Amino acid sequence: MSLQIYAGNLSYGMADESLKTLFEKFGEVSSAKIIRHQDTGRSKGFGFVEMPNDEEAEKAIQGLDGSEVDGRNIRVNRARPKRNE
DNA sequence: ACTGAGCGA
Repeated sequence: MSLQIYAGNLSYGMADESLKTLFEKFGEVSSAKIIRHQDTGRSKGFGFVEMPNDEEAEKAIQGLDGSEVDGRNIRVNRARPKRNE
């Protein structure tokens, strides 16, 4: 149904929408979110993106992994199951 | 947290 993608080494200023926009260059994005601390609410520097189309997702991974975003080379890969999926 | 390796409930 969807492929979940891990995006790390993001700038702390990266917003969910910005992350989504990045992946939308390669295809449809159903959701994108930055993981942040509960207390402070600030970014942890990584996030997750969900793409319905597998081939687009892999293209996005290849296309975005190592690419420079906001001055940093981001890390993109398939996400591990967070708990059970 | 003003930072910097990280895979989230």
